[in-house]
Amino acid sequence: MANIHDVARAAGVSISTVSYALSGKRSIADSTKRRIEDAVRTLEYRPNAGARMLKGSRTHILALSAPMHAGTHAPAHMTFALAVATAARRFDYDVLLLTQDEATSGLTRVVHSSLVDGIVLLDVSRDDPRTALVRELGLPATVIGIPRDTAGLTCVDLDFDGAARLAVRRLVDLGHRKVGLIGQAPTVYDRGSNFPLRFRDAFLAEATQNGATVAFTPSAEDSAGVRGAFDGLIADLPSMTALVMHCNEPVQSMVLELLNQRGISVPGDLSVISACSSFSTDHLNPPLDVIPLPAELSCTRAIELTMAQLAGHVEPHVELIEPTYVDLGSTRSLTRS
Amino acid sequence: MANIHDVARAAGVSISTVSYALSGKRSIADSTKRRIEDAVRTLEYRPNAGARMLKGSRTHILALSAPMHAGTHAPAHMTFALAVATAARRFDYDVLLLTQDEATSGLTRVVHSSLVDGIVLLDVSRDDPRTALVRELGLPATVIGIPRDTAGLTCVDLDFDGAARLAVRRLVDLGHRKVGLIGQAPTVYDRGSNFPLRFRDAFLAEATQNGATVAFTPSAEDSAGVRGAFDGLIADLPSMTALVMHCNEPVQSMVLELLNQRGISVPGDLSVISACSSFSTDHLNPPLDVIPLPAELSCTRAIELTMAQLAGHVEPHVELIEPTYVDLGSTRSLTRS
DNA sequence: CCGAACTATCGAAACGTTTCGATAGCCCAG
DNA sequence: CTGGGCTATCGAAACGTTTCGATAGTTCGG
Repeated sequence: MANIHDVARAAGVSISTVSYALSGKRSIADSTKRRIEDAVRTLEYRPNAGARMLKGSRTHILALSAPMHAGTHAPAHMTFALAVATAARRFDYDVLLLTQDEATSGLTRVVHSSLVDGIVLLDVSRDDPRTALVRELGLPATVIGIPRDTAGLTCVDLDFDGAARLAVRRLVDLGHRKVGLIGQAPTVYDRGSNFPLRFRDAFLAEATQNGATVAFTPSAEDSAGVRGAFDGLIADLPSMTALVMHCNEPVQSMVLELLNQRGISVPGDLSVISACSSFSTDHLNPPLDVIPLPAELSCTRAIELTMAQLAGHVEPHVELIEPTYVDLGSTRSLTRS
Repeated sequence: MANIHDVARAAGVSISTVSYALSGKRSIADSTKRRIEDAVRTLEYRPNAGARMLKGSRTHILALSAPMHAGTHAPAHMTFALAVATAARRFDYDVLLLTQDEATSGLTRVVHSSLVDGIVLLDVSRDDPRTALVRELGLPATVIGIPRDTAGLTCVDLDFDGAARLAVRRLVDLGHRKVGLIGQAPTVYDRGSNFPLRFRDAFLAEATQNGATVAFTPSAEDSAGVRGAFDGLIADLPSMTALVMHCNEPVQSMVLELLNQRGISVPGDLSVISACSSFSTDHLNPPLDVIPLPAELSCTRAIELTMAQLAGHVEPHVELIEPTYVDLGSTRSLTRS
């Protein structure tokens, strides 16, 4: 493997000239620069990562802390991890994967050994021990999700409160006053995972404020659980005319299957909205109106914010991504038929 | 952050002594070693990763090449990535995540910049461009999956052929002669993904050899696709008494749901086996006999093999993991009632 | 009781960068 | 024609390890 000396020799210059030509930190004559670039290409030179880490104070690696809990939805998780890695590459950064217990303890390790320049936290719960750790470590870091105490943290997430309000308002505007809400698995709420709670609470508040009645139920991810959840809603709110689903894909398709079996037509008998879904709803039957969970956007922004922290000084703050409503025809108006 | 000089000063020894005490490469007096270990603990010393990479020829990082194709099942993929990361940690290795296009091009990049000591390839297809790359790069590498040409490669995977034979023999032993096989999504076979093809072909061959008739169908991952697939099997083989599913979890639960709807009891009317499934089948209704896809085992072994390559010299070879049969009561004998 | 063999430790070189300070050559104002 | 201020380049130090070779000190067989 060629090193900077080889390049310097090939181009007939000193190594510092090569370094400056490549980094652009000092002006180098065009002709010289060209010769150097040629040599780099011919020799397939790549700066040695270790040396770069050691001398420059940048490692060009970010830690991605991605624990998996019981309720973690693997596809969504995967989507986020992928989006983070892709976004990081746009800034010439690689991603070190820290999972399970390493998601917490590994952070200290990689930071103390100066292996990473920054941290991205995935799937934070309300009181996540990693937030304290991140504050303590003092490295550029961005949290995807909103923990209870955001002091000193930079956080990005979809505005789940806004998404909940958007869903409620849409339905209220269409004349619905009895609305069901199917949420995540019960364990998810118990664990204090933050976004399901944020969504649910904002949903209930907004509904109350708009004179709508809501029946809420979590739902396990099997057909019995789904049936139970749905029956529960019907029992609570027999005159329900609209349903919002803030849950994983399997549950949503099982619910649609159930509706189909029972001859409940969408949106004829029931208006349905898929809220904060990380998957595309247009292959569902029927396709559902959706307020998408923009994984790419969140992750891209998270990386941008981490880079900004690395570069200048960005004060810690919370950034909420504005929710959007995609109408695919699964809701209908009750006022004018 | 404390460095080795600080530790040396605190312990009253030279830095080389510290280094030897920690690496164990030369004998150090017990009393000295203790003092050094104390200093390490007090100062929270961690060797600087960059320096270690630069001087030692080990980076303690592995590249995990994990592309996502259209047909990739995210939960399974996640399980493997996780298992790799966990296994790597047991050898004091971290994992650099290379996804999408970077899964290929990133390999060259990280190897040329000496950022990684070895490579693990996930989800290789029959003619995966990454295999050529790995051969060319000449770094320790392990492939999870079996490409068409394994020359010069170290590969690990479940013995899918053996798994197929195991499933067939189990059913044949129980007296079944008409067997349905539901496979992955059609696109998976078109792409040349290796294990679905291996399983299917071995299954058909073994059945023929045992005088059993097989109807095979791929299946898309939605309820219409599942229904269509199942109806296709019935049409091909009306007297089918057993069904093997080599497909993802959602399809398997949809099939069970369908059987339930149609009043087909398991195993009363139909014996069912879940083949090479990365998930637990005991929460399915009913729980299914399964030949598990041992993600942890494969990944652990892959890491062991990579480490072996790093250490001494392991000749490239293919290692197949023996399949096991877990009986959860979803098959029954036709011969003695 | 001499030196061989071993043990515990140290000093210094090397790994491949980045970056600071120096300098050689040039242009142009005074 | 002197020298101040550029531009383009170079040399050398520094980053924090690992590891080779050297050296005191100790043990022990003959």
